[in-house]
Amino acid sequence: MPHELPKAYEPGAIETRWADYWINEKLFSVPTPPPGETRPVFTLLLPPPNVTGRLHMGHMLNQTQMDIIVRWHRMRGFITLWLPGTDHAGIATQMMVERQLASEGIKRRDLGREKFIERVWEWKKLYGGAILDQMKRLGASVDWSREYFTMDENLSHAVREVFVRLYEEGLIYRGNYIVNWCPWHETAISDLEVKHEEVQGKLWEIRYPVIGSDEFITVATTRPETMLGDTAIAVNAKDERYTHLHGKKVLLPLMKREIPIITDELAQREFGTGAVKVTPAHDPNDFQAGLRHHLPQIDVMDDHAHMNANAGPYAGLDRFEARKRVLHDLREQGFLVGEKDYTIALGKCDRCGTIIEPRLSEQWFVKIQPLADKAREAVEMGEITIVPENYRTIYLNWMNNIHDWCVSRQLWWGHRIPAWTCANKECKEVIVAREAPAKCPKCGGTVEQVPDVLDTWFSSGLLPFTTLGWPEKTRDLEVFYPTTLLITAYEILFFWVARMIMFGCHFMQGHQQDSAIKKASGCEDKKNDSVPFRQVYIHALVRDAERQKMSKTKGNVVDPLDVIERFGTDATRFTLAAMAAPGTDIAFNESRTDGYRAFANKIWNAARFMFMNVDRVSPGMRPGDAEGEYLSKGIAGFNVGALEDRWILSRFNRVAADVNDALATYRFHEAANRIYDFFWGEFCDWYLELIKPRLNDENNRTAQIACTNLVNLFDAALRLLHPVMPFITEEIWHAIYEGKAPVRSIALAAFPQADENQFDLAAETEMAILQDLIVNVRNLRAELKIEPKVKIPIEVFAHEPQIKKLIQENRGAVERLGGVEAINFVASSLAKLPGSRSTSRFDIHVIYERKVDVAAECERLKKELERIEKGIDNGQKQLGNERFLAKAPPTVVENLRKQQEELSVLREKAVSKMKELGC
RNA sequence: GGGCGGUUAGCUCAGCUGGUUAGAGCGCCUGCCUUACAAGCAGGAGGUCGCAGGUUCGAGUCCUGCACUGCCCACCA
Repeated sequence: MPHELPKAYEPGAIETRWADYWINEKLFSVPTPPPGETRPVFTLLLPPPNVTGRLHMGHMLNQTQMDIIVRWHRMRGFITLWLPGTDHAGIATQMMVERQLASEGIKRRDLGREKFIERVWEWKKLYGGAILDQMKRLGASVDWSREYFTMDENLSHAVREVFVRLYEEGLIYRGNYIVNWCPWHETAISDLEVKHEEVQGKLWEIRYPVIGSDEFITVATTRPETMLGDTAIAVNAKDERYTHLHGKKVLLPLMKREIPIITDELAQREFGTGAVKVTPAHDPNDFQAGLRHHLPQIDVMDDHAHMNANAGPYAGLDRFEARKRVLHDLREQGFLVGEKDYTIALGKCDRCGTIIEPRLSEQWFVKIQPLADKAREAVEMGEITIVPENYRTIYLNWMNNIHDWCVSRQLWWGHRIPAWTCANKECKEVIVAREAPAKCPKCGGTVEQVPDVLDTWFSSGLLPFTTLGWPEKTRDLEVFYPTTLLITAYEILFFWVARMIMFGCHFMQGHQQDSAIKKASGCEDKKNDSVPFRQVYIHALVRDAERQKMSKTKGNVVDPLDVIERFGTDATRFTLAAMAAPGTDIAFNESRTDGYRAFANKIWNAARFMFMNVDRVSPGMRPGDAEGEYLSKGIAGFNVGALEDRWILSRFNRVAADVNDALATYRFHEAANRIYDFFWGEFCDWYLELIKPRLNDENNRTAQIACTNLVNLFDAALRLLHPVMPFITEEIWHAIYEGKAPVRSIALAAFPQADENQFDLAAETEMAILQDLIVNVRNLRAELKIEPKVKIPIEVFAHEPQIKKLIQENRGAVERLGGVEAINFVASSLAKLPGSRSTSRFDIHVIYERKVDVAAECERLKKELERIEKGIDNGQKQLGNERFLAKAPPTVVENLRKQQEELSVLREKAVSKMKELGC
């Protein structure tokens, strides 16, 4: 059947067809390998997107990189498991559904908790799959049969198990502490969810009258409304300015409450007046001081950060309104004595931007130090490597300065904390258990479950083992844990990566991976199998073309699906790969994608060219060697004869080596560029052009051999390209095999490996000379404005007999690619002649009646001479330097000598020609 | 307050462990519809690698300082 392909590549239909095919064929589903398995294993967990999410460029970059690495491993024979799933995303999802309800005029609290959660599940059922559907368009080769959701029953069960175990080990505690409170979300959030922003604020100075004296003590504050909850004034014990006031009391203005003056290191004499107001319920430092001095804790706000009854006359006011009133009243009553501009780091809620209120609240915390110690050690000992390496330091610093983690959230959607309290007010027993207790074990009273849910990151931090069946001791865990790699954005290094490491090292302690698999996978040297992954690759952020962070509010979000629509998935993937140099953010630029769309088209047309020839010369031909060996790791069935064959084979092996090498170290851009340059610049520009005469040779045998080479080389090139451009390669690959492919997909074919025996330096050198010759001829033609159709005779002076031989043997190529009709070899230099060019190996002269533009030629020669002389000067200087000769590696010296010889030949020729032309 | 990154062609970016004349895409200029590809082909112009020192036989690459710029972390009033 003849191959008929449209003239231009249309990615749309082709890409969706193969994306569906891969899913329907369950091509990437991985059954659990039974004991005795000896193949290497590669496991990767997809960072679960939020169920509420829409695919953005960050996802696409992340997934492109993962897919490249995954496909590469699969093609190299690894049992390759890529686990997909979504995150229930507590706050985001709850808000989404609340907004939906609001449009119906319903409030969450009116509905009640149970009904509300039902609504969320309904929502999830309807819309929760959207992001995964979008993922399918990217071609992500995940195992859909293992898809998870963080609120699946088995995962929820594991979450409860983890919570209870941590509680039993004393690593979870409940207590009243200062937490970051978001008044908009009405929940506590963790330190990480608070973004600090420097803003110009004020520092107000307030004086408090000392009781039994006419003195005042002045304190400074940035949040004057919190004074309503002051329960002390602190001064430093060493501060002699206040010694006489130790033990006295002040009258809290506005509230008319007597509060003590205490001595505490909280107050530093250098800052401000050296005296500080103490508000234990609204400031973490004050809270600690309050504990030290057994001060009352007076919370003056409610969940919305409105002032509560404790704020006396200010009750009911919003906190900022209260601030105004408090200031006004203080001023009026003569207590406000100063107001200065002051830069403050204002904490805002990461999600809604509301100013965080540090607030006393009863919450659940994870005692983090014991977990952090193991997590730090795993990285320090190299059991987990982090790439790029600078993130290692960042990670370690964070681990070393970590605080306990507030894990409770006052939300409805999420994993409910498995804790119950006794309703009996006398008892109030707290029970943490795997299953709901029937009654209070202490007093027999009824119990009710704690309303809070867990921080979403609590459950996602467990995924590396819970998705593999933990807490059961499963075969999956034995095989796939530790996972091999994690690829993620630096934004969630602490949120997620760090927590997975902490949980993994803790709960998987003592775990051992199947030793045969571990060995086969090259992890023998690793001692610690409790880690969630052996390596972390942190990738950059995708920004817009102006380097701005993409955000909905700025309206500069580039929708990947839109880009895909216009340029194709392959081109978009290629763009992201080609721009993803480790460590730097990507400024996404459509013009690049447009360029790579052209590349896809180039591949397409090269394929059309191949098929045209196959159909004509050797219908039905497929890749493979004489023995019918199809899935070679290199190129099968390649007949090495002509120079171009030796050359392309050598080049191909070098590309294969470089690409494998680049992928092994996550240098995606290098891999992508290397393939691009090879395919376009060498394979298409030169090889295809060079073999055209052979393909058209009247001797059918000659044509067949050329065709065989072409098909086999193309097949190998497609395999090399496949991880980056899965769709177009799949399409062409199947077309090559015409329904008789040895495996169901190119994704299951072998990735090309370099064979060093096929490196052919001689062929590369010879080819370079020929290319040089042809380019010089073209160059002269362009300068002499010779019409492209006109064939011209040239004269060649080869400096050495073997150069002459090389050119003679390949004269056909020179004639065709240079538009030459005859080559005359002469025995002496042609350098002086107008219309000539010289290199260190040959002179060429174009025979054409048209006059050379002498002025332009002189200009060109002048520039060339300058360059040559600069090179000679530099070289002389170095070669004249004994220390260079002594210290530089011999090859460097040798190369320099050779170069100097060539340069002096070139100089001589340039000079003589300039003289001749009268420059 | 601490830490990290960036500064290379008009634009967007490569340049890994220091070693010939610093590369690519887009844009620009010239000429071509040469039956795989005009989303193409051939040729070309364009850079004192942010600034100043230093190390070295040799620096875009390593070190120091400075300038500009971006980011992360941080419970001090």
